[in-house]
Amino acid sequence: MSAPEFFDEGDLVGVLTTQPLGRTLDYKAPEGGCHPGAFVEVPLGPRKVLGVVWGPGQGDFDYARVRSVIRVLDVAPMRAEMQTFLTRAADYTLTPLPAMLRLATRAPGLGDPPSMRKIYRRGMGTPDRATKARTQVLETLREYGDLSFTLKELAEMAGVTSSVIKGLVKQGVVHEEDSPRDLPFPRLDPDLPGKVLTEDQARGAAQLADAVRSGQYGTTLLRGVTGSGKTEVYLEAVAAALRAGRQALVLLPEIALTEQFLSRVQERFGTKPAEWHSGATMTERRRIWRMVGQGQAQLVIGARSALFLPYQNLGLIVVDEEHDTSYKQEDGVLYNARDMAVLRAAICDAQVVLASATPSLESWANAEAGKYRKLELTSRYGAAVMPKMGAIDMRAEGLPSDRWVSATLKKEVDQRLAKGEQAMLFINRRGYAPITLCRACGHQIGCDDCDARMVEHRFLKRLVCHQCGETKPMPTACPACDAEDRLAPVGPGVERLGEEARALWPDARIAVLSSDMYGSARALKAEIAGIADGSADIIIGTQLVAKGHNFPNLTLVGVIDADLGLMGSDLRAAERTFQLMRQVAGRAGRAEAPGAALLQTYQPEHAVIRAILAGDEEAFWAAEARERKQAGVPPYGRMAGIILSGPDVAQVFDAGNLLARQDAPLRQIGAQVFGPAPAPIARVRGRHRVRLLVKADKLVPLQDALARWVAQVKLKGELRLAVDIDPQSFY
DNA sequence: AGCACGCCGACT
DNA sequence: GTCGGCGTGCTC
Repeated sequence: MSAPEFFDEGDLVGVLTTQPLGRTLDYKAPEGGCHPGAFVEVPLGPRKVLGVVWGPGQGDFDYARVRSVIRVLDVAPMRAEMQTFLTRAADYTLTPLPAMLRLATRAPGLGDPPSMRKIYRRGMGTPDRATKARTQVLETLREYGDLSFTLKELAEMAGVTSSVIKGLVKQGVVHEEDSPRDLPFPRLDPDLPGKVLTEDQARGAAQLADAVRSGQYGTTLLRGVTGSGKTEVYLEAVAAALRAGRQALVLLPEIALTEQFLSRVQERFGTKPAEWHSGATMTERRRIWRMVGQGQAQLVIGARSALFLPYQNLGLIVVDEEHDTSYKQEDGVLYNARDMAVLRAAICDAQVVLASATPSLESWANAEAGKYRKLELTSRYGAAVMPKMGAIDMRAEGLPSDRWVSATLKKEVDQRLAKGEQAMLFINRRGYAPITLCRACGHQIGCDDCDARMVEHRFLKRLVCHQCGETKPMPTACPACDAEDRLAPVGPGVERLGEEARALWPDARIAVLSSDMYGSARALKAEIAGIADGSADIIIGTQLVAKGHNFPNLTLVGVIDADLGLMGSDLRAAERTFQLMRQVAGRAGRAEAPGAALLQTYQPEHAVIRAILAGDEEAFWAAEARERKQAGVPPYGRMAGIILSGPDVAQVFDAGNLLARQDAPLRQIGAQVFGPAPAPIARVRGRHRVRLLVKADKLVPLQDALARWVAQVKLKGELRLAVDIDPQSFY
């Protein structure tokens, strides 16, 4: 039985709202009828809520009590493929469908009529008196041909007041008309001459373009070291999608910091794409949502939630830096944007490009298994090559405990400074010092609401909890023993490293880059651009600097603590350290000057450190893969995390234990439960958290079993349960 | 999610 | 007696 094409007035329709109801509710189609997928406003109790006509009504509700859809909103109906996507994504992540729908309707003013504004263009005839001001207005209009302006724009450009224009309007010489405020995005031109590609890049670009032209689903893992031209290559896939009349989406992990990226797009296609990110204004969001839905935005560059925009004809999704952990985060819904991109593409016959210098083990394994096509870029631009890698054995350096730059590293930096080149010191820790210790009683200052230490930020003159963001002023006395002036910073942070650097190189210009030190993304962007232009000699940065910024004059990267992250029992720690180190090292020597990367380490013989130094990625991945296979964990087995949280520890643990005991649904599929154990951060914002881990074979119906399993317990009061499919960290 | 209904503790 | 705590249930 196929779905009807149209519902006439009075027909029963099933409407899915964004309210957490767990099912659709029946309504009568409104006057004039509606299409399936229509965005509608429906009455729900005393309120009016947003919903989508999901299908025919179920007819199991007293017909006399069925209410009518209030109105159909003036936006394109949701396509069947979007409904399928949301349904399958909900099933996969075990998220209620209404929460999924909320992700897809995150635009303001969906219910508003398209808002209008007055625009001005050249009308007929000439003015009765050609004053200087009037001539300037007409001159401006002639200069820009058939472009139109708002009143303010035109007045400004002509250098006259708005009353001059009003006067011309009265005479019909300037034409005033209403135009929708949400304008289509300018057309992108895929046929502009792009950058000249190397042979290697051209071959990759052609392969991706072929795949896009096939009009079928497929995923390609595009591997290439920093500077190998990944972006140029996948922009050719974007061009192919545009030529085929389809839309394209490029997902980036740090959308706020992509001025460089946007200008590359502009260079290639002549104009900027739609930019979807958390910092976008309400007006921008509304425009993008509507224009994407009308097919009037051909290319969207966005953060992960851009996956849920209402594309009409999506032909390509690029996931840049696909290994980046920020693709998997709580966003109301726990989902991994990389996996959802593949799901969405499979439903709408689009191509996926997963781009990375250091792919996730999952993607690497999928490529090895033949599920993804593999595409490798090897050569770097021009004379630049991968940096020379070396380790500094910190056991031999004999550094005092409050200093972090070894003599060996200092000498190397000195050499770069002497040559007028830039050096970078990388440390993956924000703030001044990670620990504040009382020398009198040994107390470490922690967060009141979380089981986490508070980190001193001298820049902010406060202690900050990196878990919940809570801050408090730096105390002078120990909160535990009241001893005055005995609190001491322990360990390095990026700010403290900056202090050490200023002492070591008093004459150098030093820039400290950490996300919390700039008021806005714009200020940070400006600083990064300035540094690229040579406004600093030494760059000191956190993770932030590893993400795709190009510093052409940078020839040395010193990693202060390469061991950080190797410790702990997190299976992915090795993978993440490997990726981060490779990426940071990739910063060095992108232009003509050859680069070097030096890793300060206390365990130079560690397998991960050795793999990084040898640049032997295949060996690293193969070794990691072997270990994971042995342990039966992702990507060779499946895992899920269950996080229970609540204000009362005992209650949370009781619920966890109860759940662990009632594991029959899991045993049926041969899955095991571990825990409950305190979650990686046992307390966040005053809520205690307990985690259970479920491990299963790759091919079992895990979601179905999990759903039946957690449905067994009813959660009392403040208790909450969240399911995390494919958790990022597990042990 | 909201909002109403409903059933037990400290106040006029 | 009754004001109000928030547990439970409903919304087409």
